[in-house]
Amino acid sequence: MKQIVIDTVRNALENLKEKWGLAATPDVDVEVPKNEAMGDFATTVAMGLTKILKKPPRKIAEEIVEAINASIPLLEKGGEGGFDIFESVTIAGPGFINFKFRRELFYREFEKLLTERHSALRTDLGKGRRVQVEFVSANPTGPLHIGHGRGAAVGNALCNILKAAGFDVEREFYINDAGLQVKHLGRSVYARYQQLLGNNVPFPEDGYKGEYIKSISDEFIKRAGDKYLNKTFEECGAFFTNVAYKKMLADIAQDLRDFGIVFDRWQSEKELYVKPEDKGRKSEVESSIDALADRGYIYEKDGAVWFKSTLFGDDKDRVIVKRDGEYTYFASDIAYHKDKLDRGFDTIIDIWGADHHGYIPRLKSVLEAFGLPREKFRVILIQMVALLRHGEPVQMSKRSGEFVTLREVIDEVGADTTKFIFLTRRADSQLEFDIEVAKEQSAENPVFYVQYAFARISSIFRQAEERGVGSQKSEVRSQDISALKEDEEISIIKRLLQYPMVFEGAALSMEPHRITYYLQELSGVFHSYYNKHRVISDDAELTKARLSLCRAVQIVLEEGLKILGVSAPERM
RNA sequence: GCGCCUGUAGCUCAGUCGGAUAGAGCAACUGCCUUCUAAGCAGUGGGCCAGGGGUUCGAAUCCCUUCAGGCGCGCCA
Repeated sequence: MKQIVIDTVRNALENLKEKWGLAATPDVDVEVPKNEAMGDFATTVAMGLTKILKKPPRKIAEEIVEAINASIPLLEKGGEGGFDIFESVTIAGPGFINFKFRRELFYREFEKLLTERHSALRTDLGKGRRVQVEFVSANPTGPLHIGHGRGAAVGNALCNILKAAGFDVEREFYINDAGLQVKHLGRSVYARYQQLLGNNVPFPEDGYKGEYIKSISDEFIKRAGDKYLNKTFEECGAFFTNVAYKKMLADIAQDLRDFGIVFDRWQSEKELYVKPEDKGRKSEVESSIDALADRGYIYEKDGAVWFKSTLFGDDKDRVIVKRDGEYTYFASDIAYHKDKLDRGFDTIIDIWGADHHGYIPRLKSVLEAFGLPREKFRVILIQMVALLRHGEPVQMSKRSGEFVTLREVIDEVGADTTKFIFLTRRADSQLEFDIEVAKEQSAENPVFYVQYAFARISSIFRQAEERGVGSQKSEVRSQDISALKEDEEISIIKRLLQYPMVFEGAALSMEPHRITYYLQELSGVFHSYYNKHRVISDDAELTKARLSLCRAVQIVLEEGLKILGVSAPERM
């Protein structure tokens, strides 16, 4: 429908172009007015042309409207049905041109929604292009916390959006299993193990002190008894480290599954360092550095190996191999992102905690050095989550072991509510998450508001089937739809037909929260309608029509909730 | 010191590419259940869009600056 307006205006401008002496047709910008009474769509193109044409905007608008009126019959002939498309095309305010569609057009589009269902709601923006989204990627050294949960919820919703928009999406979790951190984990578990068996070794300075360390140690005892008692960390540390982080990783995967999020692929950092069996072959880290060197972006200085990231806008060059011969963390990141390119992704999206924002320029540099156009790499930063309980901040220190895990929040608040709250905020604004508020307000919680609308409709259909007046599977008939004449009904239909635009906006801007807000608005107009009008009545035709309306709302709610990763319950 | 993010109603937050009278939820107050789910609806009040300057037909939105909060700025991961 938006396209109809754009085409109409563009067509008019095309005709006016010569008269105005313009070289090119100006871009047409169409929006939905804030106030529904103003019209269904509006364009500000007349105001934008004041400077070039040196005429008052309203005068320009008049000329455009005249041209539109002259061209409408053409549209009618062009297969838009046997009726005029517009109820009115008017000028308002400083020079807005407002468009009101004829009701028949809404009916036609509405019928399309009912017959095509979910496929009518999606636009193919991706055309099968491959997108890789890396998110969460938490260190496997402790349980997931609430911040990871936010990243998981946003990443998951974004993937759902992109998939619905026709992209071939891969969800990936990058495992930081190579660095010092997992070693600290191993040391911590080793120390607890010894202590639990009475060998009072000192707990490592950089160790993890959480309860979970103790429970992993307990498992070691259960499985291996005192086999490693009094052995040094040098003797058995690799074993402890290995088993411990794998256990952590398994827990993380389980937490994510319980949060409703499943990854397609888990990439180990350590594997990037593995040299293949056959001699002469190099690890991915080595060959990725070679590839940069081949392009002339590598140099040595002060005994270290550097990447010339300043060539691509970074404020300083970055070390890849330290003076002591060890690789920096950045080295494996180079290998990893090169690997993403080699796997043939068209677009690469990384979702990071906002505290990593300083890494964006250097990774952009890497991908650009390997030839990926700037706009094909996108980092979405997830701002910090301040966890509260009764308005009081909850301490979140991994080292001290004092923190609330994602698992605890899911168990206490619920996965749906938790996800929904994360998705009602823009990713780049900090957010307060008060566990008690999320829980206690459960009756007033926005997620229930939306789910309730869905459940209510399900209930109406149960009722309808009981009385034999209709069901969810009923065929839609055009003559039924025209019984929908109430203002609220037209209003709901319009709102439903706006979904594809909201969805497209969310996909292009990569902002899932737009869908969350839309669903709340749609639920709002439905609840209001429900209270004012009865769906099932003695009027059989009207009942059928209203059931169709309910069905359509249900389809859109289901689609939106599915994208957010939130359930759509039939009963509440 | 430099860089990034944020500052909108009492609280938590939306606000599309610069557009019309700046919105929602919570909290407060007033009403609505013998009829499809009251986890709902109808209504009332609530604003120097942090402050100041600029750009223009037009600014919460863009630019500059000040203030406030958060996060970064290693041959750490």
